[in-house]
Amino acid sequence: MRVTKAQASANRAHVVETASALFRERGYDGVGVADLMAAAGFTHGGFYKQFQSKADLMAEAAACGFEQAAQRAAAQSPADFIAHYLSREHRDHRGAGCTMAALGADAARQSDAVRATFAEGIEGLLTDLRNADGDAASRDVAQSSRAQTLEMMARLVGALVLSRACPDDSPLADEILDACRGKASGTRQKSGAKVA
Amino acid sequence: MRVTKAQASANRAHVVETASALFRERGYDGVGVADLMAAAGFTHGGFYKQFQSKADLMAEAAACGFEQAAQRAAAQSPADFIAHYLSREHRDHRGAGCTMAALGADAARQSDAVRATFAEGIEGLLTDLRNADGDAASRDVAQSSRAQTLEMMARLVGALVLSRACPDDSPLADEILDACRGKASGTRQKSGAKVA
DNA sequence: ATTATCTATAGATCTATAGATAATGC
DNA sequence: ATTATCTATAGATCTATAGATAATGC
Repeated sequence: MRVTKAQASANRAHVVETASALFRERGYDGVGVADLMAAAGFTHGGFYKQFQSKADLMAEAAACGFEQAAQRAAAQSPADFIAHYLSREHRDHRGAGCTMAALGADAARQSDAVRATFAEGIEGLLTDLRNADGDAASRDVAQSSRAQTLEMMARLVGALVLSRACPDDSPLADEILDACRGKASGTRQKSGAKVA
Repeated sequence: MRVTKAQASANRAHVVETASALFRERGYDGVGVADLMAAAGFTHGGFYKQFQSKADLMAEAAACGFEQAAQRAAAQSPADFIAHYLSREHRDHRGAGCTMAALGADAARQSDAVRATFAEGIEGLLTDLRNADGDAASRDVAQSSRAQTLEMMARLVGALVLSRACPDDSPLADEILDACRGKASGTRQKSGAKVA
């Protein structure tokens, strides 16, 4: 059942993307190699011709998640990015959402290779958020200092982690998102701000 | 090898405390029942006479972690609480540290029972942080609105999650803590503030 | 001939249970 | 007699590997 080099490389990328989503959804330990390969449409034995180990894949899956986030951050105004970040939609769809909030705690327990990927990803997002074109509504963020942007990122990540840790119907879960949308820290929220 | 009722109950509490620390350190899936019981000084078979399941224990372990945090929050000024929270000492000792930052993402993937414990714990901490005696240095926090305190909690939790996700020697890891110590959101940082 | 993928399995580990043991507490 | 703890194990699952298969690419 051999396949062209190009196809094999596309298959590999597909496994990484699938892993990125599944890890975010269920956690690193919540996804077995067999599960993952089946979800990607392969049998699990093939995994080890593409990756050295599951731990190795984690670094690639995290990088993949950060890339997705960077693309979104670059394509949106910071205000829209924030509005989506703190939306119920984002909170309730971990697999498609922020890698930092979903996998940060898992990463903390893993190798330096994985953590280095995280540090690069955070650094990249930081740059994108500060470089964003910045329409009038988001000028505050675009012009913030590096420290202020880091603080904002921490606030967003913490809000998502805390909101997700509450029961589905908990009023507190929504309250946390709302509280962190407030203007107290460098972001002016003009309107409802469209979600993207 | 039977033991008095009082001793059995103390043993049970000891297992919960051990689990609370180990889960924070290695994650829920990173600790086996046998590991845990051995760390607490028992054999693993005894576990199931004390707890219905490992998942059940998780809720108790989380409650135990929140209790410890609430005690600290009530005993310190908010400024001291924050200073310790964002210290390298706290970042580098997950087992003794914040349950929200260490287990929030794990909790998000677990039962409503676990998440209800988290919601109660967050609510309790929120109250303690707002009720704190509040010396001059911390008056800002003590007098903040509920939303402002929630925002501060999110910022702290996010800072710890992000800082821990970076490599050990990463300058970014320290920078994140420093950035979130800044005064931008309701907290005035007068001095270095003692760690407690 | 090479190699991407598949089948099958080894070896380890994990949750949970069953039954034995021995000290409490009536 | 009850019960907290222990020993032993069942049954499931998980990572990783070995060897077979079949299509690519020389």
